Amino acid sequence: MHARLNALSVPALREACSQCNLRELCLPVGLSDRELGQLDELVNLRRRILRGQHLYRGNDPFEAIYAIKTGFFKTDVLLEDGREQVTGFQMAGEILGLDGIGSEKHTCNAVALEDSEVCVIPFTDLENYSREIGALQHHFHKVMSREIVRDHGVMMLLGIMRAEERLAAFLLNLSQRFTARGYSPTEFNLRMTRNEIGSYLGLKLETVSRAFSRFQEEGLITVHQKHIQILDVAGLKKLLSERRA
Amino acid sequence: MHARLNALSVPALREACSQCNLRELCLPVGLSDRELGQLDELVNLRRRILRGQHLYRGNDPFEAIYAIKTGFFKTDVLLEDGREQVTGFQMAGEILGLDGIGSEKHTCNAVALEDSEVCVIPFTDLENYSREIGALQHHFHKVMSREIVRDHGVMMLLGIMRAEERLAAFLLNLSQRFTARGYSPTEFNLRMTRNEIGSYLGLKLETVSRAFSRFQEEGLITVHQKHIQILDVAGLKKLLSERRA
DNA sequence: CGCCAACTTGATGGCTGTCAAGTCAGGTGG
DNA sequence: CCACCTGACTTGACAGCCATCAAGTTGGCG
Repeated sequence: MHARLNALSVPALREACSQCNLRELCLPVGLSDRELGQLDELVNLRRRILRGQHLYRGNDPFEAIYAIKTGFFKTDVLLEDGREQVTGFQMAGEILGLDGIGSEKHTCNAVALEDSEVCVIPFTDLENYSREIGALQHHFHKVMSREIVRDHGVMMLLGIMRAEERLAAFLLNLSQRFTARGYSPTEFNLRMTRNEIGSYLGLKLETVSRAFSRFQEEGLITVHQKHIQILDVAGLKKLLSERRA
Repeated sequence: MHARLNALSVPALREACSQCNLRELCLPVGLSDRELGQLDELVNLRRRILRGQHLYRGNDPFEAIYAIKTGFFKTDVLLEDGREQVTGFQMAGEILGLDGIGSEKHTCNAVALEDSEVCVIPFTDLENYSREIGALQHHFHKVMSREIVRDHGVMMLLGIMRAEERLAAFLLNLSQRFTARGYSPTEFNLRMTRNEIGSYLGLKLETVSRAFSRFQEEGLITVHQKHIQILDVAGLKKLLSERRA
């Protein structure tokens, strides 16, 4: 809505990058005022995506990447036979769409899990500004690299962890990301279903449900539907490090 | 060795990018002669890595990325308890080290599986040249993006495929990459052990071995130690698409 | 109030891991 | 040249974790 109110375009309403409180998540630090002004040119369009809607789908032409301003997304890949692999969950300040650069088409689906708003960053513009602003270029490279490292972490989840280890790692990861955004590290609402968690972790929804119940029995967390409270962070971490040999 | 023979530095001996037969794999196409000359400045150092040696290790400071000129590598992450997750196998023309950009440290190990040679690309230099040569910048972004897409493919392997599907996908992927380098699509030597294949695919080495045997019984391939011959490509592909519901 | 999707919980089964024994190939030293 | 050794691999028997199938519960929404 805000983006439409051109007549009232004072900086606060335009939600310019230079005013955005997620700036340190999306953008490089230490930019000059002039460079910040350039970014406000680069990112001048926003899109609202309602819960359940797609931001993009596999095979859509790739034109832009997206910074999440508010809301929560999942990305997934569907096999012909209907099986789904969730490749990630993304929250405010994170970047969507990097998968499309290589083939000039998106290679997965991005679906809003709650009503969300994204900043549209046209990719050719980004490359142009990157050539002028070294800090922006370097920051973008870091964002892509971190995505690769994150994916390696998921491979470890899927490749060598057992069901409860995977879920513990998942909860700790969410906790850490909520913390970085100023939310409680120990209490939050899941935006995704058990089925989606299972798909991400390579498990069936029943296994996810059982692991939640088990954690609750052991006093590690409380679960009420999608509301999670972590009671024993250290206990969850211990699950990850301790292995019967 | 070649890089040391400065007195004899004719282009052929320097193995300059502009002369490299892997150029179309590593580099953007359509560069001008002048731009190609700049690349020869950017990539002026090569390193030989003997079988079993590390190109880099997790936690090493990140300074460069590497293009494989000859040879074969694996990348892996080790857990404290000794468990290993192989995150990828890389062959000539592919790029190593992208994981280190985000944190300025490498986050995995890169190990040569046969005697190999890599071109060293100092990363700050790459960023500098990228700002001048738009095609280089864009190509680099594509390389990173494709790595992300590749990782998503591995997640699908690990998340929703059964043992024989994983191995079939693995063989078909190798076949396709050998083909792109001018080797036989149907006959090749594996450079990695059953244990490393298993780690990559989230399986134990015995399961990998049994799946190889099963493929052989079914007439899909022949296996003699590390020598693989694919007899029925379509049959392997069918394994991937057909699922009991 | 009733419907439906999401979730929980129980019973059973199968895929793959684990443990174990044996084979094979390559390298070393006598 | 051959015996030996070692790491890689194969194969078999068994077990355990998680998937599957099934029934029931909960909460949200029209």
